[in-house]
Amino acid sequence: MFTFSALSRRLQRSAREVFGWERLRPEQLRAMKSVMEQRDTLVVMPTGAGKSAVYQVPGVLLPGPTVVVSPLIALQRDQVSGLLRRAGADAAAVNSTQSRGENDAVWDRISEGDVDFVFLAPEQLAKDEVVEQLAAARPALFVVDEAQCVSSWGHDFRPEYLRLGQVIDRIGRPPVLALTASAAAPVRADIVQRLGMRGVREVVTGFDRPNIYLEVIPFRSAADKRRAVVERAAAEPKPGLVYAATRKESEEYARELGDLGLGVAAYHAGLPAKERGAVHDRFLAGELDVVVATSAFGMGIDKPDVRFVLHASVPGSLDAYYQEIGRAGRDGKPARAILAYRSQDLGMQRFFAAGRPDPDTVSQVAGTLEEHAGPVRPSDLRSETGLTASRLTAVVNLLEQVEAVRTTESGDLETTGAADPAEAARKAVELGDAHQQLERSRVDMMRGYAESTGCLRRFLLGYFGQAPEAGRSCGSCDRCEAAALSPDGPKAAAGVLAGTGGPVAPQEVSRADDAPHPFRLGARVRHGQWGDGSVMSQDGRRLTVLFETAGYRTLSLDVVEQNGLLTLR
DNA sequence: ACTGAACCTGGGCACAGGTTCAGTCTTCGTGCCA
Repeated sequence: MFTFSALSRRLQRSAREVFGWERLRPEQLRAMKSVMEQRDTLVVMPTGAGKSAVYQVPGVLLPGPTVVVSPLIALQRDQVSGLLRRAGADAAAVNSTQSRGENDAVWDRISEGDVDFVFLAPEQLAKDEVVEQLAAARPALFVVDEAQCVSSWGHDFRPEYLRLGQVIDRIGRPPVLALTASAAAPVRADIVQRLGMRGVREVVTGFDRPNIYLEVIPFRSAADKRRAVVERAAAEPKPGLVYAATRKESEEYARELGDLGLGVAAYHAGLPAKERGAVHDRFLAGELDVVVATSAFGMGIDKPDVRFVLHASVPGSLDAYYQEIGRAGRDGKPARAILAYRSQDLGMQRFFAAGRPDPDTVSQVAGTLEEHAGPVRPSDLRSETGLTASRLTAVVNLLEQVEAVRTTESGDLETTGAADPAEAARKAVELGDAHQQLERSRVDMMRGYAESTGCLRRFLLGYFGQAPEAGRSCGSCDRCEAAALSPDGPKAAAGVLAGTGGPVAPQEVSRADDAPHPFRLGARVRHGQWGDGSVMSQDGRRLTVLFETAGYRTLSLDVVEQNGLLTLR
């Protein structure tokens, strides 16, 4: 007890003296203590709640460097320069934008113990010499910033994320701290599993952002939607963000808004780096009314006064949606999250969710590995199979997860001999299919939100496993507002919304929504066909359950009860 | 899964209506060229 509060005092003193923070929030302090006690820690906090402080304060106290894995080089630069402004905190980054000489100089400083924080992208950690030099520096803490990338990008787009667990082992398994602003239960579980975190302490703060008003406007025709998006973006208080599904669309919307005389710029990954940087800077400086962007825009955008986030197309998951609308209203003042919804727009998201390694490629890699008697360097395997680095890594990740392949101490790959190549490939493809099914179910949940007839906030918070107050209107979403205004109550209001466009099935109301049933939020349940899962949310008489293998499923509570579909376990 | 452009067709020379097909988000790092 005594040491516990002594630790608190030490952390608070360091926060004040090094960083000038007079007060730490209770959750920050709890997470920092966990880190100081060498516990693996998962922190889920909304952006702006001071996530970075959770590693920065312990980082200056711990003996040895803190390794921070961060997805974007631009983010690393911001973090490094922020730390360098503090007396008593030394930080550096290692990446490809620096010359060989500059990176070598950083390693020299690290080996001399002159660096408290070293920032790297996960791809750097794919290199043996980088891992070896880190191991030699005996890091005191391993931080994964924006840890949702492990789950959302690791599986296909940036597969190096999935290999961080092995990297952590190879550098001597220092305590691991994973930080994220949004993580539904399966994402959290994925992060913990992929990073090989043990005895994890989770520090999760509330997901609700009550100052953000939630709104979904359904459309049937693409032309109507386009017109409404332009009108709405023009009418809302500025500044604001419009998210478009494609690069082309982002430019078209930007042009139309520009024609109306607004200060507007498009932002997507196809633009030259210089232009992207300029848009970013102008937006932060308040020189732009609206940025129309693809999902490329956002990470590291910490602008307090964004008044609206308008989605011109539905994103692929509620995780992504929550991240994107979370950029509104950071100053705590009223802001709006508006989704312009056409069910057809889900098609493209289903397409994106469909990517997985094909069986032939998996067999080829499994076969090639089998032909080698011993360990193979990943670069040799790449030239033998003719696959790109990320494609190959995605396949190897699958084979590793079914324990057909393992990584050696030195980073080479070898078969475990647990299964013949055909069997290994079959299992790996099966795993890829299961992952794809989860991705599809996340698209379905996004659809569930957009077509929900009940309170949008309840739905969103339920998705993140946060129990909303039962039976209470949130008062700041269009569903609740319509219910309050409608003389016939919520059902009639919902019917009006459904009638204007979305293919919303009329909801059967056989009983009161709050009739008692055993399937409370978070309850562990079993389904005859879909196996084990947990209850994620309730929307009227509909239950959403996250099944471990089948992903998210929405079930009618009445049918569940009549047919005994679910059992508690 | 959906969209839009390009291409194709046909009892008729101008274009409506069809079919096919490519493109659709996110980054880092490395090597090539100027």
